Amino acid sequence: MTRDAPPEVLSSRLGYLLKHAYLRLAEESARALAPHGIDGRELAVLAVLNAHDELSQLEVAGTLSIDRTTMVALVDALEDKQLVERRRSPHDRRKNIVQLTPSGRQRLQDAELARQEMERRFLAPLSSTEAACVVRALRSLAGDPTPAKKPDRGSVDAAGATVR
Amino acid sequence: MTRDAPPEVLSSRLGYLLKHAYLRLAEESARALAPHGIDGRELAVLAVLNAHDELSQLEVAGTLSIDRTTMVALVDALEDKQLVERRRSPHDRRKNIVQLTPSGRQRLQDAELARQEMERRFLAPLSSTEAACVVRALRSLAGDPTPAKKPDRGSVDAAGATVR
DNA sequence: TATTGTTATACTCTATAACTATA
DNA sequence: TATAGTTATAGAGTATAACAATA
Repeated sequence: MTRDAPPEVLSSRLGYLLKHAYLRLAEESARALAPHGIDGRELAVLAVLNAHDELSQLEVAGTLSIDRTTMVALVDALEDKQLVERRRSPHDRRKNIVQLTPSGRQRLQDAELARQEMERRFLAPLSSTEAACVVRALRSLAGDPTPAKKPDRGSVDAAGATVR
Repeated sequence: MTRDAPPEVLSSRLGYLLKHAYLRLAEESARALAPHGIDGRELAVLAVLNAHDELSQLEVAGTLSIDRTTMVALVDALEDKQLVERRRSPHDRRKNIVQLTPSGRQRLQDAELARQEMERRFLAPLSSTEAACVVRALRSLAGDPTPAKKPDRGSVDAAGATVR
């Protein structure tokens, strides 16, 4: 069962468009990152660790809206690949400070390049005006909503791409 | 744990933006459709049935990229709500023709209005130029990709919105 | 033999609850 | 008592495999 072009009743639905655009990007992201041995969510963790110092597992989880129990397995995986290291915080021995290893920093750089390249390809069918517009529009659509009632499980997962 | 504004490292990532825009829309879609007793995927099924005649379960499933085993439960649910009816095709007794009931047709109309209203609200933060641009851009980004290797499980689920 | 619908089963992903060690 | 990390468990959602009826 190969994928057909979107049937007419659906191609006018914003939900259909957003979902399938996202799925396509996730697919491309997975393909682009596979050679680097990480997925989009792991890359996001590396990027967050690179951007801030001395983050605990819980802080990283909060930043990415990932559950703390999920974060355990994520950090396990990254530690197995020797891209990050856990160490106890001397100030609060309950906390695990997660740090990039030199190898992790290198991997981050390489994978970020692949991600940017992937994103460029993804946006290639658009004119530069359209590309700029869609990014700007998505920024305001993705921003935090009216004070959500439920915590909501919106996370990061297999996707990522800096925008120029 | 309430949702914070997107941290800087993430707000420049297309994957993050697409995913969270989609999640927000799915949330709004669920809220808008709840009073009508259906979800976005069920609405999509009703819309497809309304647009074409004499569709079998498998054909509906194919149109929406939904697995045929998933479609069974979906049609079960819609039949329980008396919005659709199954009947054996006289031409091929293996096939279940799925038909809208009058009640289903009415529900479709009401829910479509709610969905359009929801979508209007969702796009409200954008200028009309931006809104038009983002829709046009998403159309080309969501279109079928290079002949996919794997069938891919991209489906429809909780979202939907006609675009003017 | 292939196709449609169906059921039962397995798998993936994530959340929930309970435990420990620290504070 | 509350918090960070961990583990085990459960749940939602979907795919896979097998089967009956029909072609």
